[in-house]
Amino acid sequence: MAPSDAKQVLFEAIALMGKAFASPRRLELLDLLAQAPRGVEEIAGASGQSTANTSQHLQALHAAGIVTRRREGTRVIYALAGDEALRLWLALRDASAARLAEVERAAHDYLGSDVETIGGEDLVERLASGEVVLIDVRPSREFAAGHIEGARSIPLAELERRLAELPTDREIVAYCRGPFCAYAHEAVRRLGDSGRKARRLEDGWPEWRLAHPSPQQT
Amino acid sequence: MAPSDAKQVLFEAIALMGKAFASPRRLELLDLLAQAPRGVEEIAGASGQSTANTSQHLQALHAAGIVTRRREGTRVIYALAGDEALRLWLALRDASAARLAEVERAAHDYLGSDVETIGGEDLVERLASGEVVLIDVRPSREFAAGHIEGARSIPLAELERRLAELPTDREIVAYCRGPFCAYAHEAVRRLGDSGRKARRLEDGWPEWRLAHPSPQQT
DNA sequence: CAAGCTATCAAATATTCTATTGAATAACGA
DNA sequence: TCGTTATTCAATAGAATATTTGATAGCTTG
Repeated sequence: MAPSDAKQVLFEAIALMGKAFASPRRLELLDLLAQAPRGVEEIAGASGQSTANTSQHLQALHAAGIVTRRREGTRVIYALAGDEALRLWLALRDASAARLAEVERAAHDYLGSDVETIGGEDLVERLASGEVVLIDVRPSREFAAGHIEGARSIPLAELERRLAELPTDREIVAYCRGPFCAYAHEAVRRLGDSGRKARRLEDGWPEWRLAHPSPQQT
Repeated sequence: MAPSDAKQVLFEAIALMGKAFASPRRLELLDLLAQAPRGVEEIAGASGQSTANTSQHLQALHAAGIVTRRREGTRVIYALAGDEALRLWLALRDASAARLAEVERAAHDYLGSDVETIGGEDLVERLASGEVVLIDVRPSREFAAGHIEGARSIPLAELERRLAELPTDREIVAYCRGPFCAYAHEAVRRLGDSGRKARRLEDGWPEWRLAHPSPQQT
């Protein structure tokens, strides 16, 4: 093989991974998988596309080595392939947000009015001293797959009904999937309407996990 | 705008950046720009594609915010847009190498037989103590745009002719564009043939620069 | 071992990307 | 102002990718 051919092959191989990140649909699948592993139909439902199409996209991601696949009885469970894949996805997302004004605009349209946020270090301190209550407003399925230590699961859909469980004399911090996830924004707004002081955690669960590795993780 | 529409827009915006990394040709341009800023024709020549095509790809990269563009007289100089873009490219490349066996195989075909390497920290020590001579075997244009402190520029093409400049009683370390660049591999092989002890630095210039920020850089 | 799930495959169509060509534009120097 | 050089634009043909539909394969349960 001539050197220039070999070089082409090399870049083509790397582009395989790039292509995996080139489709909005696939990115949506990745975003879902960053929260919790799932079966194909579940993913298809959550992202609003046909099962067959979802399956194809998932296979593309698998071929690029970004997701893993395991059979569980009659279902096939897909999951993100390690922290490296997660890091890559987060890096792409953040780089987009930093560089493309459009992302910020689209995010703003989607998320609605800004709400007050709290940083990770602040949260750790206040959580330790009992000053705040931390709630995870993602679907309970995702809470079960992993959550910040000390958080209580109150999915957004149940928030109104379970408002009484939350104190009125302490600050409440809500988090969800990440900076572009609308759940925590909405939760903070509703808690504010109920007369409580509430803020949104800057990080979502995937970012938190990477930044605060638990002891039993490698 | 309905929420789901807004969400689509958001992922589409992020995919814009993903698409930038989806074409082997564009990756090759990125790889060149990671070494030094250049004009369009120069890039086209170095990557062996037509000028018009190169210009189009460069515009795609520009639209994604990965490269900057500035007019310099009659030429337009493209450059990588900040460390973030470089970091993203390196992360993608490394993730590919880690996950896709094909990349490794393609790299091996391209690079030829393995040569001994030396790590960054080792190099710093030995360089300080004068035990080794460090040479940069990239084209002089790229050396001029930035290089490791203490390195001497000996482009691969001139190596045979300038062999006499290099000592035979000290180890020689060669570096080039990065782990997938063949220059340093080839240089180490030739130096070995001339009876000298030589090794290849694991990092290339872009990796080194990110890992060893110079004081005047932000 | 048949029925019912879940996931994948295969083929056809629609859409989007890429490369090429030739013309148009912008800056420079005579 | 008029060539010259460097870059970009516009149109098009060809290649690759996405989506849908309907058929198939693997596993589990009765």
